[in-house]
Amino acid sequence: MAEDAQRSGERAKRLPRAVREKQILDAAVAVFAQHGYHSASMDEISETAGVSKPMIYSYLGAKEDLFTHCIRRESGRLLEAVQAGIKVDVPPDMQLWHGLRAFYRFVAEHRESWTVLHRHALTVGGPFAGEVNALRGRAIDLVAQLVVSQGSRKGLGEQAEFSGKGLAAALVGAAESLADWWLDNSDVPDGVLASWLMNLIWLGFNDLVEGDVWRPRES
Amino acid sequence: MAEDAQRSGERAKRLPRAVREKQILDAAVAVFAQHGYHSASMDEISETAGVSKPMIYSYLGAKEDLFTHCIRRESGRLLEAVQAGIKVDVPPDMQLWHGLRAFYRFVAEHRESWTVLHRHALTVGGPFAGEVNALRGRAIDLVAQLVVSQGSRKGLGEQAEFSGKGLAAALVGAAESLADWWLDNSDVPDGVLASWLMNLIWLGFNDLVEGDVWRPRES
Amino acid sequence: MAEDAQRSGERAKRLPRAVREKQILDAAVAVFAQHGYHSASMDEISETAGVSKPMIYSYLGAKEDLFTHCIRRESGRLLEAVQAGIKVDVPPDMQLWHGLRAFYRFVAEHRESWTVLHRHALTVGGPFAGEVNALRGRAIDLVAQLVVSQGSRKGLGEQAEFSGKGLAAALVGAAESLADWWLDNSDVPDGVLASWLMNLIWLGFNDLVEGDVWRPRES
Amino acid sequence: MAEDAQRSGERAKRLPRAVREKQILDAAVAVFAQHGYHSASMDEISETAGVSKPMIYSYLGAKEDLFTHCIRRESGRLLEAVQAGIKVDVPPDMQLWHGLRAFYRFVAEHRESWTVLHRHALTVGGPFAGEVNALRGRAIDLVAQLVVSQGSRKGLGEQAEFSGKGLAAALVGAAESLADWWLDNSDVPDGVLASWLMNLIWLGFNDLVEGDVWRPRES
DNA sequence: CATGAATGAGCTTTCATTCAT
DNA sequence: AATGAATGAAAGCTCATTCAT
Repeated sequence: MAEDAQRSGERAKRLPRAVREKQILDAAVAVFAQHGYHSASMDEISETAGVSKPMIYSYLGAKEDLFTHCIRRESGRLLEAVQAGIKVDVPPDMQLWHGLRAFYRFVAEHRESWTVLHRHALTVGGPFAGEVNALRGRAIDLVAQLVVSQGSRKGLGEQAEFSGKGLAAALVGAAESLADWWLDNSDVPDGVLASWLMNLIWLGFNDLVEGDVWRPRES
Repeated sequence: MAEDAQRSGERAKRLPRAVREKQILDAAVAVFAQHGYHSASMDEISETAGVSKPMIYSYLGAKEDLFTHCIRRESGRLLEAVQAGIKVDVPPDMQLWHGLRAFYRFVAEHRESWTVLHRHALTVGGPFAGEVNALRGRAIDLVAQLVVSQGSRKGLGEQAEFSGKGLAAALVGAAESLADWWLDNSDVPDGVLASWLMNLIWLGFNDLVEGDVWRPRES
Repeated sequence: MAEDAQRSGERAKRLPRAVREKQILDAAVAVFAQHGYHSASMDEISETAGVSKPMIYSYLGAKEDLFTHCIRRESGRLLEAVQAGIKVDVPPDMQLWHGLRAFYRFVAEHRESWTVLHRHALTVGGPFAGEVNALRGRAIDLVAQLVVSQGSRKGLGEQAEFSGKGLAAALVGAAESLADWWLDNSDVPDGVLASWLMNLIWLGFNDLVEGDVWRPRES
Repeated sequence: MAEDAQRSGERAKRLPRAVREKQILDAAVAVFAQHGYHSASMDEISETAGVSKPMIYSYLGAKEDLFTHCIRRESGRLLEAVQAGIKVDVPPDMQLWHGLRAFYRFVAEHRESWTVLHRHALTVGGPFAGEVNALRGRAIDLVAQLVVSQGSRKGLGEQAEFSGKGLAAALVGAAESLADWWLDNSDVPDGVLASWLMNLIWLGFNDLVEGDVWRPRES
């Protein structure tokens, strides 16, 4: 309900379009996150936003368009956050490390965004999955690049055991699932989460149980 | 017309209850898989099942109950399939290997079941996620046990870098995501899929790029 | 409200589909006639029919389909009535005479049908005008045939003053407009109406004012 | 920016009221002609006019009033055009002839006006039909006068076969319908159209097929 | 004068659910 | 046992209309 929105019943103050659009999108993300695309009702969104339904339709279009706008905004934010967190000119493992931390920080601070993107956008038929899968695709490509660059340095070819794309997909999936798991087990700090993944992925169980542990060096 | 018994329009044959229930559940799983919970309509389910709507309500209850029944049946099947695939009295890594292969075989042979369980049940608010998460929980526990048994053998305590539950969650998540990815990239055989995961998880990138590769021994 | 329809609020008696369809169509024609296509509301139609809205949608489809059904039924009735009224094997002028009388009798007895067909169906954009214009086209063709057969007997060619189609269109238009005018001046009997038109069309003002008058002979 | 006066976005030039009203009415007629009264939206009218909606309300009132204004203006124009075309002090048939030509010329040059008046105004319930029927009434009276003057000269009384009003209504209806038909068959010149009607009405089929043809004399 | 911002009210349509046969 | 017939309730969307600047 933003900051109390408008006292219900009264005609809303006149505000510039950009402000209203933000209010609406915020409300929409919240409602979509809570109920999912289908069960979310335009009525609830409009109430939450403190704005009448016609404004929503006039500014952001029908329900589908509104959802698309939400997805675009949130995936943009996520992408920015991760890219801002990654440092270039550091070894691949450190890049991964920083990316993961940024990702988990984002999820922690924007639970609703993540819920909409991961839990809801992917399951609704239609053009929505496409948007999110594009984002996911970028993540996978990024990781795949890291992996392959490592792999090719050592002369690994195209064996069954090694497929950059496949491994990257698995890694990204693991990160996503862990984020999901985190939503219901939020007492773990984000650094630890990233740390688990790094160890799992970089060293594997085998080395791990040997006491061999990956740790971030420098910054 | 009097003694013909089976006439009058298209009145369905009197069938034992168990058979009808199966027809209905099969249809429901198919329709839910295709449209998702909310967009699936009782009408379509009844048509697909070749059974009138009142029968559905009388046998399996309202839409929610019906969905719950679907989830229970399919998660039971998945669990059975995986448990049947696992061999006891083999080393932990081989247990994981067999479990993964059984899992992917199930997904390949029952795409609809998997779709309902993974894509749809988790995103609908309500008691459904609980059902599936229980299943997922059992999988995580199972994996965690393997991991922890390895870990404790080597004296690893509760350090930040090592949490059986967390790692298991990540692994299970990776396996699920890879299954999802597989639905749209089905040209990879299930053995290879399992192989990727094993290498990723057991050895990690680091060993992998050293040319060190995990391979199933014996059966 | 048909014959009191159902006492409002009570669940309607179970009736065979055909009966309900008729009720609905009757109500729809009445409501469309009164308000026109756009202003007619499905709510009013359903109330008038004594049937809930979902039945309308299930039996006759959406508003457009419903309107189409109305038009088809009514134009079919009009066509039948006129065709039943025309006698073959009588001179052309007598055919016209009988056709006109049948037409006006129909309009008198089915004011609503005529209103829907003439006043409303023609002005709504979409496929509706097509349906009615097809009917009108048949009427024009029929008249044109009469006219042309007369004309060609006398050796009239294609002069500017004589175009079967054009004249027939004018005649049909005159008949329609007179019907419309009649709706608001209903004290004239239908025979007289037809008589006016016959005189106007067959003899023209010129002969008329000479005292020359057309009159129906025999049957 | 302060003294620039005409700035800030797209704020329309301050224009005298009469000009604005014309802009609005022109747009309204165009939009009403295209979509009909109900489907025309105030939004589209305001966009077409290049004027904001509040101006429309302030200058010309609500939708109904606006439509009334349209009808008044256009029917006035039509009336003027026809009256200007008629010559006094010529025989009745020539008066009719000139009136018809003027009418068809107007329709040709103002298709939208005619569409609004004939196709739309008549079918909307409410006060609109009244406006147009008043116009039509004047046309009918005018024609009736011609007819009756002819008739009474010859001593025709009030017989069933002869009613000035009825005949005039039929004639006017025929002219209108022919105009409508013309909208979709515009390759016929207006003179020919008028010529058809004159022949039909003045001479009738009977004389026509005898080779007797009405032709305009002098101017 | 002129308008962007705002909404109440209403419409069509659909769906899960139940009754009567 | 089995179903066609029936509906309450709600959702998405649009429109004519007005207020505040």
